[in-house]
Amino acid sequence: MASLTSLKVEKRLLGRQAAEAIRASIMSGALPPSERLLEVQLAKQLEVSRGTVRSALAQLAHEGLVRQVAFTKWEVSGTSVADAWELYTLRAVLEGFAARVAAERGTPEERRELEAIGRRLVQSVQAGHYEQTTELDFQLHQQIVAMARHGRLADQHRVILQQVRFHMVQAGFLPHDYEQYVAEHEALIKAVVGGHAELAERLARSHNDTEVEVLSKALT
Amino acid sequence: MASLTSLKVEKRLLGRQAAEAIRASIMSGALPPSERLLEVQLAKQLEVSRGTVRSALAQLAHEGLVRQVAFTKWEVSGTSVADAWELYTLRAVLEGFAARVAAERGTPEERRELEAIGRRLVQSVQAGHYEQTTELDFQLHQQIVAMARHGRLADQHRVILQQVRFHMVQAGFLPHDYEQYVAEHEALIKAVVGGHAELAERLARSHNDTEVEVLSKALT
DNA sequence: CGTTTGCATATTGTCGACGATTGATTTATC
DNA sequence: GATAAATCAATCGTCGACAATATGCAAACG
Repeated sequence: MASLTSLKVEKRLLGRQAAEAIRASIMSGALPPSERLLEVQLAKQLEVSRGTVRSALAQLAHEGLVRQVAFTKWEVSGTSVADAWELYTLRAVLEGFAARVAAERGTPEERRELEAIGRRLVQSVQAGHYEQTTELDFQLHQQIVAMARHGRLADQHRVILQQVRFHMVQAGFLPHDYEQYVAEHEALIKAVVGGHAELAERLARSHNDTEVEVLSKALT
Repeated sequence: MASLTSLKVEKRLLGRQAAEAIRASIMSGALPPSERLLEVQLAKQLEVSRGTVRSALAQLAHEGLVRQVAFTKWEVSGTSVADAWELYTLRAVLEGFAARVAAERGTPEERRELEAIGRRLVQSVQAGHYEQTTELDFQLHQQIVAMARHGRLADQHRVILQQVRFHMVQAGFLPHDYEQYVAEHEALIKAVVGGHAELAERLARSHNDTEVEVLSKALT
């Protein structure tokens, strides 16, 4: 009975559940950017009170998925080119630092798990499962962040990563050059597992930098 | 009638005002860590409704100044040694990146303003005005972040910096070796103003690293 | 015709009271 | 004395109402 107390505290808070529901709709693309969100309407649909909806919307605003115009409206956020630059540069910095600390502090188990994810990623690419590949890519980077055991870093990274996914949905994510992609990942994993902190940071940053180039080209 | 539209939208939202009031009490040390915060009591003191207090507390929880124990209580956050490590390492990373981008993108005016703050800082140190020196130090780093013109970076940095200040209040900030301090600042300013991006990042990071060493020693 | 003023309306902001839920404390029972 | 049940205080969530505000439209005015 060591590690099974987690789903209680969070699940019964209606505000969080409401936020999850709305977040899912936004991330799936069902609610497009600039879509207006009415408190009363959401309250009816979710069968909760307006106050609960407001707390949910406040959370989503903090996550950057929703924008509040005071006394006027709530709406789904859009992502401009400048936003994309912010997201990918900041992601690069955070993941670079995470890779450095992970290389320094990661446990043997965590390193093995990282390698396992890497192998699954390679298999997924070879099998041509693009959707699963994207998922494994995120999982890989999250594993590196988790290895750093840095709560605040993890929090900030989670928010940024969610916005990256949101942006991908909007922009219509295009799977691109997977060969270089996999090669970069493997080098990064090797550096983290091998405990080469500086190298790991450099690789993680440049890895993301190549992505930002691809995306800024795709958006101009 | 050009520039007088600013004080409207934010200031009159009671939730924000309430958050400001509570935040000020916490940052001043009037509300010490682990101090319990009762919704009804705060509502009476601030003369607002409980709902408004809750939105204020939720905001402060996002900022890390307050902890929510679901269905049980709100309390002022404490700062452990591990927290201090997180704060200072993350601050180093964010300000390092900010210094890099500031060196690349800062306008001439912004560079002059940065130098001006640097001069004021030196004067303040020489005059022995420790409190003012601390203030100018924060101002200097915020100017560098502002020069990066990176909204998300600025947001995250603001939160971290506030927690750093909070931690300083708790730990009883001790002004230490100011000579090396000033020398580091001057080198950093020079690098940013001179547009030496890589150097600026390195200096900003190592600058914070020396601080984390001092503080981790002071706390053990 | 263009501009300004005022009004109608929709939406968010705030309030206060109420019951439900939860965690901690105290009491009762064995 | 240990365990179970009752009690209590605080938060969580709901509801209904009203106030504050922004926006669009229409009337008044030049």
